[in-house]
Amino acid sequence: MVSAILPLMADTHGPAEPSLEEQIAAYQREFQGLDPQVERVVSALSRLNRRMNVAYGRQTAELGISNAEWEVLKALVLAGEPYRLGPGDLARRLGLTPAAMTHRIDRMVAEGLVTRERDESNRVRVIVGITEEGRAKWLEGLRMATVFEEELLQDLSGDERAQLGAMLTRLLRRVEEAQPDAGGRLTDLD
Amino acid sequence: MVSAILPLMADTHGPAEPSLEEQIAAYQREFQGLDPQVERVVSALSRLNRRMNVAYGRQTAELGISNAEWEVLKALVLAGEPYRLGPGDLARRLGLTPAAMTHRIDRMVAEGLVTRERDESNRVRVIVGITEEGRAKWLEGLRMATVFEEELLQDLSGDERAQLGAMLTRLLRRVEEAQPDAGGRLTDLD
DNA sequence: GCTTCGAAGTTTAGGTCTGAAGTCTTCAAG
DNA sequence: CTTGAAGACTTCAGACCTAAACTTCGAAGC
Repeated sequence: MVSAILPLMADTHGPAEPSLEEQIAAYQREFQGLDPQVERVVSALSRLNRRMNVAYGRQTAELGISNAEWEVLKALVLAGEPYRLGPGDLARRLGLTPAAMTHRIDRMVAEGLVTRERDESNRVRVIVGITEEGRAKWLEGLRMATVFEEELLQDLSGDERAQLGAMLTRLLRRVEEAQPDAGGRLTDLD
Repeated sequence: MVSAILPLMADTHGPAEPSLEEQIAAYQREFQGLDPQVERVVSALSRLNRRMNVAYGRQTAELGISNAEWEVLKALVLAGEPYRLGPGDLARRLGLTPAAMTHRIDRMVAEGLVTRERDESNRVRVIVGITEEGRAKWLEGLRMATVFEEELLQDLSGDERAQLGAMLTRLLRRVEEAQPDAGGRLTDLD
Protein backbone atom coordinates (compact mmCIF):
# COMPACT_ATOMS: atom_id res chain seq x y z
CA MET A 1 0.00 0.00 0.00
CA VAL A 2 1.11 3.48 -0.72
CA SER A 3 0.74 5.78 2.19
CA ALA A 4 -1.25 8.89 1.41
CA ILE A 5 -3.74 9.94 -1.15
CA LEU A 6 -3.32 13.58 -0.66
CA PRO A 7 -1.19 15.70 -2.84
CA LEU A 8 -0.09 18.06 -0.16
CA MET A 9 0.22 20.87 -2.64
CA ALA A 10 0.34 23.36 0.18
CA ASP A 11 3.17 24.40 -2.02
CA THR A 12 4.43 27.88 -2.12
CA HIS A 13 2.98 31.27 -2.45
CA GLY A 14 1.70 32.35 -5.82
CA PRO A 15 -1.75 32.44 -7.32
CA ALA A 16 -3.87 29.64 -6.01
CA GLU A 17 -7.22 28.57 -7.30
CA PRO A 18 -9.61 31.48 -7.84
CA SER A 19 -12.47 31.74 -5.39
CA LEU A 20 -15.93 30.69 -6.45
CA GLU A 21 -17.05 34.29 -6.88
CA GLU A 22 -13.97 35.18 -8.85
CA GLN A 23 -14.55 32.25 -11.10
CA ILE A 24 -18.13 33.21 -11.74
CA ALA A 25 -17.08 36.76 -12.55
CA ALA A 26 -14.47 35.46 -14.96
CA TYR A 27 -17.05 33.29 -16.66
CA GLN A 28 -19.32 36.28 -17.11
CA ARG A 29 -16.46 38.20 -18.61
CA GLU A 30 -15.48 35.49 -21.10
CA PHE A 31 -18.86 34.15 -22.03
CA GLN A 32 -21.86 36.39 -22.16
CA GLY A 33 -25.16 34.76 -21.49
CA LEU A 34 -24.09 32.37 -18.79
CA ASP A 35 -26.58 32.18 -15.94
CA PRO A 36 -24.64 32.93 -12.75
CA GLN A 37 -27.30 31.20 -10.70
CA VAL A 38 -26.76 27.93 -12.51
CA GLU A 39 -23.04 28.34 -12.55
CA ARG A 40 -22.96 28.88 -8.82
CA VAL A 41 -24.87 25.70 -8.11
CA VAL A 42 -22.80 23.57 -10.43
CA SER A 43 -19.43 24.93 -9.40
CA ALA A 44 -20.24 24.79 -5.71
CA LEU A 45 -21.31 21.17 -6.09
CA SER A 46 -18.08 20.30 -7.78
CA ARG A 47 -15.87 22.12 -5.31
CA LEU A 48 -17.70 20.72 -2.34
CA ASN A 49 -17.17 17.25 -3.61
CA ARG A 50 -13.50 17.80 -4.07
CA ARG A 51 -13.11 19.07 -0.53
CA MET A 52 -15.12 16.22 0.85
CA ASN A 53 -12.90 13.71 -0.90
CA VAL A 54 -9.84 15.37 0.54
CA ALA A 55 -11.35 15.07 4.01
CA TYR A 56 -12.30 11.44 3.49
CA GLY A 57 -8.87 10.71 2.10
CA ARG A 58 -7.21 12.07 5.21
CA GLN A 59 -9.42 9.96 7.39
CA THR A 60 -8.95 6.72 5.52
CA ALA A 61 -5.22 7.40 5.38
CA GLU A 62 -5.25 7.41 9.16
CA LEU A 63 -6.60 3.89 8.98
CA GLY A 64 -3.84 2.90 6.60
CA ILE A 65 -6.17 2.37 3.65
CA SER A 66 -7.28 4.38 0.63
CA ASN A 67 -10.67 5.82 -0.21
CA ALA A 68 -10.93 3.22 -2.93
CA GLU A 69 -10.45 0.42 -0.45
CA TRP A 70 -12.92 1.88 1.97
CA GLU A 71 -15.45 1.92 -0.84
CA VAL A 72 -15.08 -1.80 -1.32
CA LEU A 73 -15.58 -2.42 2.38
CA LYS A 74 -18.67 -0.23 2.31
CA ALA A 75 -20.17 -2.10 -0.60
CA LEU A 76 -19.69 -5.41 1.17
CA VAL A 77 -21.25 -4.21 4.40
CA LEU A 78 -24.17 -2.52 2.69
CA ALA A 79 -24.85 -5.66 0.69
CA GLY A 80 -25.99 -7.18 3.97
CA GLU A 81 -25.87 -10.81 5.04
CA PRO A 82 -23.74 -12.74 4.32
CA TYR A 83 -21.50 -9.80 3.41
CA ARG A 84 -20.17 -11.44 0.28
CA LEU A 85 -20.19 -10.38 -3.35
CA GLY A 86 -18.49 -11.42 -6.56
CA PRO A 87 -15.88 -9.21 -8.22
CA GLY A 88 -18.28 -8.48 -11.05
CA ASP A 89 -20.98 -7.28 -8.67
CA LEU A 90 -18.51 -5.16 -6.79
CA ALA A 91 -17.25 -3.66 -10.02
CA ARG A 92 -20.78 -2.72 -11.08
CA ARG A 93 -21.59 -1.22 -7.71
CA LEU A 94 -18.41 0.81 -7.56
CA GLY A 95 -18.54 1.85 -11.18
CA LEU A 96 -15.24 0.45 -12.32
CA THR A 97 -14.06 -2.19 -14.74
CA PRO A 98 -13.70 -5.84 -13.76
CA ALA A 99 -9.98 -5.59 -14.42
CA ALA A 100 -9.57 -2.82 -11.87
CA MET A 101 -11.61 -4.84 -9.41
CA THR A 102 -9.30 -7.81 -9.76
CA HIS A 103 -6.29 -5.68 -8.91
CA ARG A 104 -7.99 -3.93 -6.06
CA ILE A 105 -9.06 -7.21 -4.53
CA ASP A 106 -5.51 -8.52 -4.90
CA ARG A 107 -4.21 -5.69 -2.80
CA MET A 108 -6.95 -5.91 -0.24
CA VAL A 109 -6.48 -9.64 0.23
CA ALA A 110 -2.77 -9.03 0.76
CA GLU A 111 -3.64 -6.46 3.40
CA GLY A 112 -6.07 -8.74 5.13
CA LEU A 113 -9.13 -6.59 4.52
CA VAL A 114 -11.10 -9.10 2.44
CA THR A 115 -11.00 -12.77 1.51
CA ARG A 116 -11.28 -14.31 -1.93
CA GLU A 117 -12.58 -17.85 -2.50
CA ARG A 118 -13.96 -19.86 -5.38
CA ASP A 119 -17.64 -20.63 -5.32
CA GLU A 120 -17.78 -24.41 -5.03
CA SER A 121 -21.20 -24.65 -6.63
CA ASN A 122 -20.09 -22.72 -9.68
CA ARG A 123 -16.40 -22.80 -10.14
CA VAL A 124 -16.30 -19.85 -12.50
CA ARG A 125 -17.44 -17.57 -9.77
CA VAL A 126 -15.33 -15.97 -7.11
CA ILE A 127 -16.64 -14.73 -3.80
CA VAL A 128 -15.20 -11.83 -1.91
CA GLY A 129 -15.90 -11.57 1.80
CA ILE A 130 -14.96 -9.04 4.43
CA THR A 131 -12.60 -9.90 7.29
CA GLU A 132 -12.91 -8.82 10.89
CA GLU A 133 -10.21 -6.28 10.32
CA GLY A 134 -11.94 -5.01 7.18
CA ARG A 135 -15.19 -4.60 9.02
CA ALA A 136 -13.47 -2.78 11.87
CA LYS A 137 -11.80 -0.35 9.49
CA TRP A 138 -15.05 0.26 7.68
CA LEU A 139 -16.72 1.09 10.97
CA GLU A 140 -13.97 3.36 12.17
CA GLY A 141 -13.94 5.16 8.83
CA LEU A 142 -17.68 5.64 9.02
CA ARG A 143 -17.39 7.06 12.52
CA MET A 144 -14.87 9.61 11.38
CA ALA A 145 -16.95 10.44 8.34
CA THR A 146 -20.07 11.14 10.38
CA VAL A 147 -18.17 13.54 12.60
CA PHE A 148 -16.94 15.41 9.54
CA GLU A 149 -20.35 15.41 7.90
CA GLU A 150 -22.07 16.71 10.98
CA GLU A 151 -19.55 19.50 11.16
CA LEU A 152 -20.03 20.25 7.49
CA LEU A 153 -23.78 20.68 7.91
CA GLN A 154 -23.65 22.35 11.27
CA ASP A 155 -24.73 25.75 9.98
CA LEU A 156 -27.92 24.35 8.49
CA SER A 157 -31.10 24.00 10.49
CA GLY A 158 -33.13 20.82 10.38
CA ASP A 159 -35.52 22.38 7.91
CA GLU A 160 -32.73 23.55 5.70
CA ARG A 161 -31.14 20.12 5.71
CA ALA A 162 -34.43 18.60 4.66
CA GLN A 163 -34.86 21.14 1.88
CA LEU A 164 -31.33 20.65 0.66
CA GLY A 165 -31.70 16.88 0.70
CA ALA A 166 -34.97 17.10 -1.20
CA MET A 167 -33.59 19.40 -3.87
CA LEU A 168 -30.48 17.32 -4.40
CA THR A 169 -32.60 14.21 -4.65
CA ARG A 170 -34.67 15.85 -7.35
CA LEU A 171 -31.57 16.74 -9.32
CA LEU A 172 -30.25 13.24 -8.91
CA ARG A 173 -33.47 11.73 -10.16
CA ARG A 174 -33.26 13.89 -13.23
CA VAL A 175 -29.73 12.87 -14.19
CA GLU A 176 -30.43 9.25 -13.47
CA GLU A 177 -33.31 9.36 -15.91
CA ALA A 178 -31.09 10.94 -18.50
CA GLN A 179 -28.32 8.38 -17.86
CA PRO A 180 -30.06 5.09 -17.22
CA ASP A 181 -26.81 3.22 -17.73
CA ALA A 182 -25.26 3.34 -14.33
CA GLY A 183 -21.70 4.20 -14.62
CA GLY A 184 -19.15 6.72 -14.00
CA ARG A 185 -15.83 6.15 -12.49
CA LEU A 186 -16.22 6.32 -8.78
CA THR A 187 -13.61 8.50 -7.24
CA ASP A 188 -16.02 9.54 -4.59
CA LEU A 189 -17.32 8.31 -1.35
CA ASP A 190 -20.84 8.43 -0.17
CA MET B 1 -4.87 10.93 -27.11
CA VAL B 2 -7.07 8.12 -25.95
CA SER B 3 -10.57 8.28 -27.16
CA ALA B 4 -13.13 7.96 -24.42
CA ILE B 5 -13.14 8.53 -20.74
CA LEU B 6 -16.22 6.61 -20.04
CA PRO B 7 -16.25 3.12 -18.78
CA LEU B 8 -19.34 2.09 -20.60
CA MET B 9 -20.18 -0.42 -17.95
CA ALA B 10 -23.65 -0.79 -19.35
CA ASP B 11 -22.57 -4.36 -18.91
CA THR B 12 -25.00 -7.09 -18.28
CA HIS B 13 -27.86 -7.72 -16.02
CA GLY B 14 -27.23 -8.39 -12.38
CA PRO B 15 -27.34 -6.22 -9.30
CA ALA B 16 -26.39 -2.69 -10.15
CA GLU B 17 -25.65 0.02 -7.68
CA PRO B 18 -28.29 0.28 -4.94
CA SER B 19 -30.56 3.29 -5.14
CA LEU B 20 -30.02 6.18 -2.80
CA GLU B 21 -32.93 5.17 -0.61
CA GLU B 22 -31.78 1.57 -0.49
CA GLN B 23 -28.36 2.70 0.52
CA ILE B 24 -29.70 4.87 3.32
CA ALA B 25 -31.82 2.00 4.59
CA ALA B 26 -28.79 -0.29 4.54
CA TYR B 27 -26.78 2.25 6.48
CA GLN B 28 -29.50 2.43 9.11
CA ARG B 29 -29.48 -1.33 9.36
CA GLU B 30 -25.72 -1.63 9.78
CA PHE B 31 -24.98 1.39 11.88
CA GLN B 32 -27.49 2.64 14.39
CA GLY B 33 -27.39 6.29 15.11
CA LEU B 34 -26.66 7.57 11.64
CA ASP B 35 -28.71 10.63 10.77
CA PRO B 36 -30.55 9.83 7.52
CA GLN B 37 -30.96 13.50 6.80
CA VAL B 38 -27.23 14.06 6.75
CA GLU B 39 -26.60 10.86 4.90
CA ARG B 40 -29.04 11.83 2.18
CA VAL B 41 -27.38 15.17 1.57
CA VAL B 42 -23.88 13.76 1.49
CA SER B 43 -24.67 10.76 -0.67
CA ALA B 44 -26.76 12.76 -3.09
CA LEU B 45 -23.94 15.25 -3.47
CA SER B 46 -21.51 12.52 -4.25
CA ARG B 47 -23.73 10.72 -6.70
CA LEU B 48 -24.70 13.90 -8.46
CA ASN B 49 -21.10 14.74 -8.97
CA ARG B 50 -20.35 11.38 -10.43
CA ARG B 51 -23.19 11.69 -12.92
CA MET B 52 -22.17 15.17 -13.86
CA ASN B 53 -18.66 14.03 -14.60
CA VAL B 54 -19.99 11.27 -16.79
CA ALA B 55 -22.01 13.82 -18.72
CA TYR B 56 -19.07 16.19 -19.07
CA GLY B 57 -16.86 13.32 -20.13
CA ARG B 58 -19.20 12.41 -22.94
CA GLN B 59 -19.28 15.97 -24.12
CA THR B 60 -15.55 16.54 -24.09
CA ALA B 61 -15.07 13.17 -25.78
CA GLU B 62 -17.16 14.50 -28.65
CA LEU B 63 -14.61 17.25 -29.01
CA GLY B 64 -11.82 14.71 -29.06
CA ILE B 65 -10.36 15.82 -25.73
CA SER B 66 -10.58 14.69 -22.12
CA ASN B 67 -12.11 16.39 -19.12
CA ALA B 68 -8.60 16.93 -17.84
CA GLU B 69 -7.62 18.79 -20.97
CA TRP B 70 -10.75 20.87 -20.94
CA GLU B 71 -9.87 21.90 -17.39
CA VAL B 72 -6.55 23.27 -18.56
CA LEU B 73 -8.23 25.26 -21.31
CA LYS B 74 -10.71 26.60 -18.80
CA ALA B 75 -7.99 27.72 -16.42
CA LEU B 76 -6.22 29.58 -19.21
CA VAL B 77 -9.35 31.36 -20.36
CA LEU B 78 -10.49 32.27 -16.87
CA ALA B 79 -7.06 33.66 -16.09
CA GLY B 80 -7.94 36.47 -18.50
CA GLU B 81 -5.61 38.53 -20.64
CA PRO B 82 -3.14 37.56 -21.94
CA TYR B 83 -4.38 33.99 -21.45
CA ARG B 84 -1.03 32.65 -20.40
CA LEU B 85 0.12 30.89 -17.26
CA GLY B 86 3.16 28.94 -16.13
CA PRO B 87 2.98 25.20 -15.52
CA GLY B 88 3.33 25.77 -11.79
CA ASP B 89 0.39 28.15 -11.71
CA LEU B 90 -1.69 25.78 -13.73
CA ALA B 91 -0.79 22.91 -11.44
CA ARG B 92 -1.85 24.89 -8.39
CA ARG B 93 -5.11 25.95 -9.97
CA LEU B 94 -5.99 22.46 -11.09
CA GLY B 95 -4.84 20.82 -7.90
CA LEU B 96 -2.25 18.49 -9.34
CA THR B 97 1.48 18.03 -9.09
CA PRO B 98 3.93 19.90 -11.33
CA ALA B 99 5.03 16.59 -12.79
CA ALA B 100 1.54 15.77 -13.96
CA MET B 101 1.25 19.22 -15.42
CA THR B 102 4.39 18.74 -17.46
CA HIS B 103 3.00 15.57 -19.00
CA ARG B 104 -0.41 17.04 -19.62
CA ILE B 105 1.07 20.04 -21.35
CA ASP B 106 3.22 17.72 -23.47
CA ARG B 107 0.12 16.00 -24.75
CA MET B 108 -1.81 19.17 -25.28
CA VAL B 109 1.01 20.81 -27.21
CA ALA B 110 1.17 17.73 -29.42
CA GLU B 111 -2.56 18.07 -30.04
CA GLY B 112 -2.31 21.74 -30.84
CA LEU B 113 -4.45 22.92 -27.93
CA VAL B 114 -1.80 25.00 -26.18
CA THR B 115 1.66 26.41 -26.82
CA ARG B 116 4.73 26.20 -24.62
CA GLU B 117 7.53 28.76 -24.74
CA ARG B 118 10.40 29.85 -22.53
CA ASP B 119 10.08 33.19 -20.84
CA GLU B 120 12.91 35.24 -22.36
CA SER B 121 13.17 37.54 -19.37
CA ASN B 122 13.59 34.66 -16.95
CA ARG B 123 14.82 31.56 -18.63
CA VAL B 124 13.76 29.22 -15.83
CA ARG B 125 10.14 30.01 -16.48
CA VAL B 126 7.90 28.46 -19.06
CA ILE B 127 4.75 30.04 -20.40
CA VAL B 128 1.75 28.12 -21.60
CA GLY B 129 -0.69 29.84 -23.92
CA ILE B 130 -3.92 28.75 -25.53
CA THR B 131 -4.23 28.27 -29.29
CA GLU B 132 -7.14 29.22 -31.47
CA GLU B 133 -8.17 25.61 -31.62
CA GLY B 134 -7.89 25.28 -27.87
CA ARG B 135 -10.04 28.31 -27.33
CA ALA B 136 -12.62 27.03 -29.79
CA LYS B 137 -12.81 23.67 -28.04
CA TRP B 138 -13.14 25.33 -24.67
CA LEU B 139 -16.02 27.40 -25.97
CA GLU B 140 -17.78 24.51 -27.58
CA GLY B 141 -17.38 22.43 -24.43
CA LEU B 142 -18.82 25.23 -22.37
CA ARG B 143 -21.81 25.52 -24.69
CA MET B 144 -22.57 21.85 -24.31
CA ALA B 145 -22.10 22.06 -20.57
CA THR B 146 -24.57 24.90 -20.19
CA VAL B 147 -27.21 22.97 -22.07
CA PHE B 148 -26.73 20.02 -19.77
CA GLU B 149 -26.70 22.17 -16.66
CA GLU B 150 -29.86 23.99 -17.61
CA GLU B 151 -31.55 20.65 -18.17
CA LEU B 152 -30.26 19.40 -14.85
CA LEU B 153 -31.79 22.33 -12.98
CA GLN B 154 -34.93 22.56 -15.04
CA ASP B 155 -37.21 21.29 -12.28
CA LEU B 156 -36.11 24.01 -9.89
CA SER B 157 -37.74 27.43 -9.81
CA GLY B 158 -35.66 30.57 -9.72
CA ASP B 159 -36.16 30.85 -5.99
CA GLU B 160 -35.16 27.30 -5.43
CA ARG B 161 -32.04 27.72 -7.48
CA ALA B 162 -31.08 30.72 -5.41
CA GLN B 163 -31.71 28.85 -2.18
CA LEU B 164 -29.75 25.86 -3.35
CA GLY B 165 -26.85 28.01 -4.48
CA ALA B 166 -26.83 29.85 -1.18
CA MET B 167 -26.86 26.70 0.91
CA LEU B 168 -24.11 25.05 -1.11
CA THR B 169 -22.04 28.19 -0.84
CA ARG B 170 -22.40 28.11 2.92
CA LEU B 171 -21.26 24.50 3.04
CA LEU B 172 -18.34 25.32 0.81
CA ARG B 173 -17.28 28.20 2.99
CA ARG B 174 -17.28 25.90 5.97
CA VAL B 175 -15.04 23.25 4.42
CA GLU B 176 -12.73 25.85 3.00
CA GLU B 177 -12.21 27.24 6.47
CA ALA B 178 -11.49 23.79 7.79
CA GLN B 179 -9.09 23.06 4.89
CA PRO B 180 -7.24 26.29 4.22
CA ASP B 181 -4.63 24.44 2.20
CA ALA B 182 -6.14 24.33 -1.23
CA GLY B 183 -5.67 20.98 -2.66
CA GLY B 184 -7.42 17.90 -3.65
CA ARG B 185 -6.95 16.06 -6.83
CA LEU B 186 -9.24 17.56 -9.38
CA THR B 187 -11.18 14.93 -11.19
CA ASP B 188 -14.08 17.25 -11.54
CA LEU B 189 -15.20 20.02 -13.72
CA ASP B 190 -16.83 23.16 -12.63
C1' DG C 1 32.89 38.37 -9.20
C1' DC C 2 32.25 33.82 -7.02
C1' DT C 3 29.38 30.88 -4.28
C1' DT C 4 25.34 29.17 -2.37
C1' DC C 5 20.57 28.80 -1.86
C1' DG C 6 16.03 28.61 -3.59
C1' DA C 7 12.51 28.35 -7.10
C1' DA C 8 10.66 26.34 -11.61
C1' DG C 9 10.42 22.51 -14.58
C1' DT C 10 11.48 18.03 -16.00
C1' DT C 11 12.73 13.19 -15.48
C1' DT C 12 12.23 8.70 -13.42
C1' DA C 13 10.12 4.91 -10.87
C1' DG C 14 6.13 2.99 -9.35
C1' DG C 15 0.95 2.63 -8.70
C1' DT C 16 -4.03 2.34 -10.30
C1' DC C 17 -6.98 2.66 -13.75
C1' DT C 18 -9.16 1.41 -18.78
C1' DG C 19 -9.86 -1.52 -22.88
C1' DA C 20 -8.99 -5.53 -25.16
C1' DA C 21 -7.51 -10.14 -25.40
C1' DG C 22 -7.19 -14.39 -23.10
C1' DT C 23 -8.73 -18.64 -19.95
C1' DC C 24 -11.73 -21.51 -17.86
C1' DT C 25 -16.48 -23.16 -16.65
C1' DT C 26 -21.16 -23.91 -17.47
C1' DC C 27 -25.19 -24.73 -20.19
C1' DA C 28 -28.03 -25.83 -24.04
C1' DA C 29 -28.57 -27.88 -28.56
C1' DG C 30 -27.72 -31.48 -31.60
C1' DC D 1 -21.92 -37.00 -25.25
C1' DT D 2 -20.00 -33.52 -27.69
C1' DT D 3 -19.69 -29.09 -29.14
C1' DG D 4 -20.47 -24.23 -29.51
C1' DA D 5 -21.56 -20.03 -27.23
C1' DA D 6 -21.92 -17.13 -23.35
C1' DG D 7 -20.35 -15.62 -18.90
C1' DA D 8 -16.90 -14.55 -15.05
C1' DC D 9 -12.63 -13.47 -14.04
C1' DT D 10 -7.76 -12.54 -15.12
C1' DT D 11 -3.84 -10.93 -17.82
C1' DC D 12 -1.60 -7.61 -20.67
C1' DA D 13 -0.49 -3.17 -22.77
C1' DG D 14 -1.02 1.58 -22.46
C1' DA D 15 -2.52 6.06 -20.17
C1' DC D 16 -2.06 9.29 -16.47
C1' DC D 17 -1.11 10.16 -11.97
C1' DT D 18 2.12 10.91 -7.46
C1' DA D 19 6.52 11.35 -5.07
C1' DA D 20 11.09 12.11 -5.23
C1' DA D 21 15.46 13.00 -7.49
C1' DC D 22 17.58 15.99 -10.64
C1' DT D 23 18.76 20.24 -13.72
C1' DT D 24 18.98 24.85 -14.54
C1' DC D 25 18.64 29.68 -13.82
C1' DG D 26 18.50 33.77 -10.84
C1' DA D 27 19.32 36.35 -6.61
C1' DA D 28 21.65 37.38 -2.26
C1' DG D 29 25.92 37.37 0.61
C1' DC D 30 30.74 37.62 1.08
